Amino acid sequence: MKKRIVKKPDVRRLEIILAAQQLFEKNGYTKTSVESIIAEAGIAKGTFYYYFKAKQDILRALIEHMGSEMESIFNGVAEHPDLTATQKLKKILRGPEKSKISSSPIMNILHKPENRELQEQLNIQSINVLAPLIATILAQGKKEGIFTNTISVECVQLILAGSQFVLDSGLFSWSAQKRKVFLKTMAEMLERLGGAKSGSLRFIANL
Amino acid sequence: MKKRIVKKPDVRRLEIILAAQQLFEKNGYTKTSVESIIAEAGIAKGTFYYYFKAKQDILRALIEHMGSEMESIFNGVAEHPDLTATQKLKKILRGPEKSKISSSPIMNILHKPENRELQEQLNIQSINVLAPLIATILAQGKKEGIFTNTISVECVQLILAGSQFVLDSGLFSWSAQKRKVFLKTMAEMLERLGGAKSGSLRFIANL
Amino acid sequence: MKKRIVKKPDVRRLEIILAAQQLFEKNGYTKTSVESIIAEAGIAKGTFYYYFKAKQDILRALIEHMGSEMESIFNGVAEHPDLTATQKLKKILRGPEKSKISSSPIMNILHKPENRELQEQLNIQSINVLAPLIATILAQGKKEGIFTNTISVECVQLILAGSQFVLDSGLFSWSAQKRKVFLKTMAEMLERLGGAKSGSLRFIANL
Amino acid sequence: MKKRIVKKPDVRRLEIILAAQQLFEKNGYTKTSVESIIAEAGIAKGTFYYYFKAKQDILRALIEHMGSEMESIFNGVAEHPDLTATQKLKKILRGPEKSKISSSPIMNILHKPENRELQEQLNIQSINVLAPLIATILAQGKKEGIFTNTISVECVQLILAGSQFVLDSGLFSWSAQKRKVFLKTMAEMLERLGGAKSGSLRFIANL
DNA sequence: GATGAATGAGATTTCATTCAT
DNA sequence: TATGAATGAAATCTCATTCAT
Repeated sequence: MKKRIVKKPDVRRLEIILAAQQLFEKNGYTKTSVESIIAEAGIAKGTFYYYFKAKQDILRALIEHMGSEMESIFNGVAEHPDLTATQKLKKILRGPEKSKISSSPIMNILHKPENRELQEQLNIQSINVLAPLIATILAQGKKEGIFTNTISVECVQLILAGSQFVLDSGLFSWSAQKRKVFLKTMAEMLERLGGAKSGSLRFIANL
Repeated sequence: MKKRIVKKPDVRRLEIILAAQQLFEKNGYTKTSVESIIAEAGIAKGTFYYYFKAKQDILRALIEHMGSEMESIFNGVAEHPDLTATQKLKKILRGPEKSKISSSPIMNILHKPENRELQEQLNIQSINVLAPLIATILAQGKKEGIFTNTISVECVQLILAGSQFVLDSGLFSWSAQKRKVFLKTMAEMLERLGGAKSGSLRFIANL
Repeated sequence: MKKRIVKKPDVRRLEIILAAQQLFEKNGYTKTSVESIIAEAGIAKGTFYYYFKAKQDILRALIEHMGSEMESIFNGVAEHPDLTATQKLKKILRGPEKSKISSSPIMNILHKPENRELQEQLNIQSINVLAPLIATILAQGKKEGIFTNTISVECVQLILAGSQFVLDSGLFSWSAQKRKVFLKTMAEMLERLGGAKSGSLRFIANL
Repeated sequence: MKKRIVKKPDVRRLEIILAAQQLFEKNGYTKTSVESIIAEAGIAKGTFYYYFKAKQDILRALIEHMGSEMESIFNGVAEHPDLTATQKLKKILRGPEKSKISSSPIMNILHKPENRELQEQLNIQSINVLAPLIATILAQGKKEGIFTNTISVECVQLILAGSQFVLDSGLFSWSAQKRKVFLKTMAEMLERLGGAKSGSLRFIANL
């Protein structure tokens, strides 16, 4: 019999979540078995079900975990008092440098095609978190004279959703080039919609 | 023992595909068992695997089938010589009245959350089919004086993708109201981007 | 729902192996379904696959099990300090009286033609185990003055292999008579090769 | 529909058998599907079952076919009036130069481990065919003064069986060296049993 | 003689979940 | 809290064989 290792519930729970995250990112939710999660986490099966009622539960937990991480990180940027709207946009769209979220640009979180389940949920989360923030930043930009029009939250949501679908799905098989074209298109849309000077958002294409 | 019913391969094949379509739409791909497909199609298990090498195969076949149907229907509309751009847009966005594609509005094909596999593939197909068509129609609209700007295919793709993600996923739980707000937003975006008169595309919100 | 009976892994594992052995001996490996094994063992399907990764696995396990049993039994005989070479030969060729290996004469283990998979593996095992032992015993026999020549291990292997093929395969359909003729032939071969007195090994034919 | 190609029954039958032979030799009987046989033979499924009642049937037919080929070839050698016993032995054990039986030495026919079904049957056939022939040749050898003792058919069978098991099974994983040791052992056995001069049959080891 | 669509009994395997310890 | 043996429903797939044409 294996040694029985007792840990504080919160610690253990998080360990399991993190183990699951790794596997989900690598193989996708469906293709990750509870078996492999417990192996990765170094626990017994019963322990898994002691912490999570069902496999789905850990997906939800993971998403919540990632979501709240994202939120706190992005909030930090959006509410920063010294940054201009453009700077904030850059930071947010590029992805925070030292994010624990795989430290990868926001645009690139979880592109794996086998990850639809997790991905979609996260996309939704991120859209829900980001859209209002970005809308606020755009409003700040209007104050700063970059934009002349207000861009609604819905509009931002739609654009974020579109770009995520387009870029994430991995189902269109984009070349790096095509990808850049898309980002440029997105930038131009924002310029036109916001009434900004042409080219003022071009930096987006280079993220 | 069951009686042996021999049919022409094409007929049988389509029958099976159609049976699968029904079940996929009702329960989703994953939750539809081969067992249930053969029951619905009234064939033996072996027959299924005589026509399709694996379960995945029928998904691919179905998608191709739907894709080519979509294409022919939409092409018919887009190339119609007597319709104005606005009329064409209405027709296409509303979904063709008697489409065999479940005769449901294009916006509403397969909203079930359990249908991700099929849905996403179809979304991609439809975006790939629709975006160029719509771009062409918008160009026609420019000639007709409705728009002053050209809207690129990429831009259309992005908007379609966005709206599909937002509307389809069923993961945002939209109220009918929220939905309308979104469609209105989308219409306004197109107006602004295309340089159309405000309100000229409002009909989109009423589809 | 069945009651859950928990046992020590070793016990359970052996139970399953033994159940499989019975069925393999009765119907052959190929014709024995996992279904029937679990029925015989009184376990759930999942339990089988908890212990054995695949059906093949249990064959391997069974062969190993039988092999090591054979080995320990034969070793006991061959190393016995008080027995003459002839006595040892008798014991080994007759098969140990109370062997757990189906308590059947070594020559007769698994003659079923449908058992080729298991049989061949076992034949190989038994040849590899027996040949050196027998060669040693024959050497002892030489010391005891029964033989004048040394008989090499390879030679023993060849004779064992031949007799097993001839007797086991069940593919020659031997009468009991023919069988005896063969055993006598084998005895004579050993006598001549070992330079023993004619008739000194005749007992082999009566096993 | 495919063109309907009509052939003389015997021709067609043989074609199918030959197609099967190829596949059996490559993949073994069990792993060869009727499907693949008809593909190889270029016929329809019905046609197969028109000629052979069941899959087993074609195995039997193939074995008979090969058996009778073997027989006629070996008979030709054994009954040759001008050859000495030694020459005949060489020829037979080496395998006939241009045999259609894969033109391979008799010792090497069908060593594939996946071929047990076919192999064993053929081994039996070949033993049954060869043993009497070889016994006759050995008797001729006695007349020619090479041997002083008679070697019985059973004895030859046993040795053939042993060497086939040992060499064929491929389950002992023999090095070329080990193999030669075995052939040498076999030669020595024959010498001793037949009372021949030591070394007179050494050529066997070099086949 | 020949075709190939159709059959269906079985076989193996997976894995989320439970529960006695 | 923790363990891991046990469960069993469900799923996919194979393939020898049949039979209407």
